[in-house]
Amino acid sequence: MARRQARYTAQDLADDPRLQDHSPDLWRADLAAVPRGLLTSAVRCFAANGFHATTTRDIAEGVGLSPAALYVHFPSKELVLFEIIRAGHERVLEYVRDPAVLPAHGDGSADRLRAVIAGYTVWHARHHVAARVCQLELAGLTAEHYDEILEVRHRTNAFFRDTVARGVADGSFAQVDVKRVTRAMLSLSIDLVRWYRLDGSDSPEQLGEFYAALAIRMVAPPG
Amino acid sequence: MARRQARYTAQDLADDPRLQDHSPDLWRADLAAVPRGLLTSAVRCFAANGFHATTTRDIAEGVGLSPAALYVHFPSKELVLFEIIRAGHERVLEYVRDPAVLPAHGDGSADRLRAVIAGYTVWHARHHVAARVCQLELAGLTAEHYDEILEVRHRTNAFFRDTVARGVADGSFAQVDVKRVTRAMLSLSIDLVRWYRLDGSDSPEQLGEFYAALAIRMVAPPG
DNA sequence: GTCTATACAGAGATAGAC
DNA sequence: GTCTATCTCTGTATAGAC
Repeated sequence: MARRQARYTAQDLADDPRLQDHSPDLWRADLAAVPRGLLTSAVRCFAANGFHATTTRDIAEGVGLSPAALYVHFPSKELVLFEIIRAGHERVLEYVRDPAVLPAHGDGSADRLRAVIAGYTVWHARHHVAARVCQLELAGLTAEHYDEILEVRHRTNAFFRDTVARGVADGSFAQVDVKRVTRAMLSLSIDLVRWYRLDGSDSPEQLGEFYAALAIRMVAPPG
Repeated sequence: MARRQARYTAQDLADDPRLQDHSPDLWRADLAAVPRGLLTSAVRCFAANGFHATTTRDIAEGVGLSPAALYVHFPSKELVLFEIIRAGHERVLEYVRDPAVLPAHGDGSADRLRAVIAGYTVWHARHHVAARVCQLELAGLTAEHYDEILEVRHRTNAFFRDTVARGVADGSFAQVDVKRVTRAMLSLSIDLVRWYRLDGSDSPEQLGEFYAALAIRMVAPPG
């Protein structure tokens, strides 16, 4: 995902197979087409080149507008970044909390862990371009916006820690260090934003199953 | 590690406990004190704020020099980044290949895997500030420099894949998907650059042992 | 080798017409 | 809401003195 030439045009980025994902799904439904397009363009630019290396001209060109047009829809470049990161953080938490993500069969701690780890992985894979921005461009936020995002991250981490802790408490899992093990599980899903591509050999669902199985191995009781 | 205020002074960064690591050890021995100091300062700046958000003034202030002084020792800001990333990539590969990293007792596939995963993790933890730059600031490189780094990364990945493949071949490990499993193991060590700090609850060695144990669980044969 | 001063380019954001 | 034109600031890199 690193820059491979001096400057990519907006069309280069839109066509790059490494930058295809489902990020257009992320934006609020009440948002008009143009701001949605700007957010989607910004996701690609920020993911490919980073927040600071992206110009407002780059973002606007991605939807065929002049740089000034961006400021009709967003007050600043930083707020474009914040909208992206906020949407991503809220959506992934909604997604893993959604009962539909839980497995139809089975209700034990292991099934539940499998389901939420697979879900977290699937979400990051499907939205890997936006997720890359969410995970790696936090330094572009103002201190206030960063704190707001951190609060959502803490809730997300707590959700997964609770899922692991429940399995340890009911004897389904080994007596693992919950904090460390949970961090390791989430690391796998988060780190895929560095390398994942939708046209690669793993579908989001396959990778989700694979990482869910590794998570189960991390907490497997002896014997 | 995201920016928490509008601008940090060089002193703020040098004192920040989150930015303490062993990166001053990384530079070539034939390098004079001033360029070494500049590289160390640049590591802190790039890690805290990103390559593009860092100015040559920031880097120079970190060693009490004027911005122009940097250009006596490096031809461009990009080359400062390249030196850092190249050093990091070469050093970590040397480190895990070093027989001294291998465990004194035992010579089987499992002991070998444990040793190299622990080593890779320890290196990333000890040098987590520099490693953060190595892993997350690749987009700042020119295309030529990026390709050079990619070559080292491929050799590193091959080294770990071979280690896993050997254990699968000799029956020490389960019949796992070598490429996927190896990628997952490395993800754990790489992802620590986002959150690790030397004054936290895990020493580099403790984290290395922990991730080595998880790696073994990932390839544990049935039964 | 380091400094002060500055050339030059690029980028965020705004003004005002349509 | 979009455009062209531009203001203004910042940042990389250089010139030239010491």
